[in-house]
Amino acid sequence: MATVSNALTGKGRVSENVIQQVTSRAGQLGYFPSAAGRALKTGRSGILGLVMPDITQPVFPEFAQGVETEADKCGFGILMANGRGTGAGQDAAIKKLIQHGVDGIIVIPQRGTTPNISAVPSAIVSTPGDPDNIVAANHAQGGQLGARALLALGHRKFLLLGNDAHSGVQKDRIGGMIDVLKGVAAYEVCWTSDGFPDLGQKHAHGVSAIMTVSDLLALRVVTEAARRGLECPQAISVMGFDDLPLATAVRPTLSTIVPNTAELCKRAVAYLAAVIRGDAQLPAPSVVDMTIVLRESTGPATTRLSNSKKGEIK
Amino acid sequence: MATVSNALTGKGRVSENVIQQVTSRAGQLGYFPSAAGRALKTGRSGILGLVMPDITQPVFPEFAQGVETEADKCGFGILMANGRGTGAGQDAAIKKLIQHGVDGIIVIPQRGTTPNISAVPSAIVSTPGDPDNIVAANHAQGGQLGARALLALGHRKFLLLGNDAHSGVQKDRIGGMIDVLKGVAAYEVCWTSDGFPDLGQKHAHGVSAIMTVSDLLALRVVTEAARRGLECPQAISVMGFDDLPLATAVRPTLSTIVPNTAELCKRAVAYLAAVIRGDAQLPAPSVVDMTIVLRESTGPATTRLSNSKKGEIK
DNA sequence: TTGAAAGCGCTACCAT
DNA sequence: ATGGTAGCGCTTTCAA
Repeated sequence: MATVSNALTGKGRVSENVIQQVTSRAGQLGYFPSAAGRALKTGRSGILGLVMPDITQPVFPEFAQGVETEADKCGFGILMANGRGTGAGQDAAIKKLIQHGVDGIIVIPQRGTTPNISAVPSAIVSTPGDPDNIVAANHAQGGQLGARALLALGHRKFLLLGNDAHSGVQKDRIGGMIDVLKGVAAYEVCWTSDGFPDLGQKHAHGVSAIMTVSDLLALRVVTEAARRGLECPQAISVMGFDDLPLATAVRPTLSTIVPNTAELCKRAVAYLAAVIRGDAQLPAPSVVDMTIVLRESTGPATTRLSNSKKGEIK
Repeated sequence: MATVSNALTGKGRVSENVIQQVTSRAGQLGYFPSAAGRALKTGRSGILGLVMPDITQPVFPEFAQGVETEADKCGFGILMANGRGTGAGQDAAIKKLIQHGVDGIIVIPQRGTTPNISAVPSAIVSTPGDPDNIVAANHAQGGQLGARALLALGHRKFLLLGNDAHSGVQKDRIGGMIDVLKGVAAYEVCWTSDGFPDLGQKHAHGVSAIMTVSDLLALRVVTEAARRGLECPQAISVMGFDDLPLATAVRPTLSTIVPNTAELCKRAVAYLAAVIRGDAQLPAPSVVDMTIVLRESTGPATTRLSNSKKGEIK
């Protein structure tokens, strides 16, 4: 009984010979240790909880996938819970996970909330500014990257477009763009919550590059622009964010700033695993840089001059 | 000890009075029953496994969300596993879930595979044609719905556009379209795996409506058309499939055929719960009908005549 | 190197 | 209506 346990887990002091016998016989019998029995004895379930506001929204599926992959490497399973886009839903999800017996929880917090998890180890994946943050994507650096690329293409008048001025992520991204642009190019910040900007007019005023906070928004810009006769990238360059699957599914394909989701997931899981193991030395909170991919939606600023169609000038 | 258990689970014969006392004291103490202990004793973990080919692909996130919501209503948690787009990965995922002690598994099988799960109850969410299928979306009926709507708008020449002629889902969808169109309108089927069709040419040949097998593809059509000066829906009507979040994020917003994912999930979970409970009478395999939503990407066929811009006629 | 036994927290049976 | 007790399958300590 005990010997079988030792042989199968590899923990104990068992002869190579016995290990062979046990493993092969277990294979024949289709035996594997009961998760419940083991969990009861060890006090660990081998399951991690994952709480996200809404897996239906872009970026979250990639994250879920990445976390699952990383967790699997460490022998953990992932129990999903839906924060339902509210602080209360998030708390309920966390509670549910704990009652299901998870060993730890990874949370991407609902905007503006600070999940308080004490019953179980946790890793918060938030923004660099969040004091609870364990790993975050470097949104500001991503914004900088995009601005520099467009600058290099010769653009000097920018429209920076967000959806919601209250989103920390969006503020960070646009903040990064501004860091680079300030003093070296003209820029204007717009939020679609205040209405979608008049692209024809902006273009007439000399805007040649539009940077957005998401691929979805970039796509919206490209299609709205097309309706007004502004070809992309000839008349106007458009930059997305996140590198969603749709970025390559549309024409023009979207230039975009891509977060290193895999690395983010790896660090979150590694941290949590360390806490669960009881490591004395835990990984320090960190930030993961982004990269950029230039596709068809951006081009040199000069091309614009050769474009005959113009937005109507007021 | 036993009384507390009975009071908390509501199973046993305990006085209302004691239930009150126990619950309130449990609340003060922050006590809740250990999942591991319960699982060991009852032989049930209260966890369902979910295997999908790739949560990163459209539709799967909605499905995951729906399954999680339904499972939660029945007190089940959802353990995710990634089939990695291959039959082998799928088998590995299933095995992993079983070893984690799940009570049952929901599988959306990788195309062309038939997962064989014997150790644990399972619900296969596939296509109506699959003999193992428990619940499926009615892709053919969805295709019919779309074709009828476009017919009603006066369209008489169709392009039916798929990505991959080997996909059962795509064949079903296009098959449904053809059911309706056959004999009453002209149509042509194209697959992007053979190259993307020349939209200008198709339009010049009189095609006024393009039906696709996915919103992503519809979006591609809309943007490609725009580049060739074909306004949507004035010059050409485009129909999507699946009602992804992006369908309303772009201009024109996409008319699309929407699967009733919530109902699909509900039935899958209900079936699995019934098997686990050991119900004598199990729900019969069934098929869930789709609905349609007409937005900006489709319009009356006649409008096309008033459009001055034309694709170049060969 | 191997094996016997205790006990993790719960529920279900049975006695009170 | 309440509570004592056995035992779910495992790991771990201790003895052989």
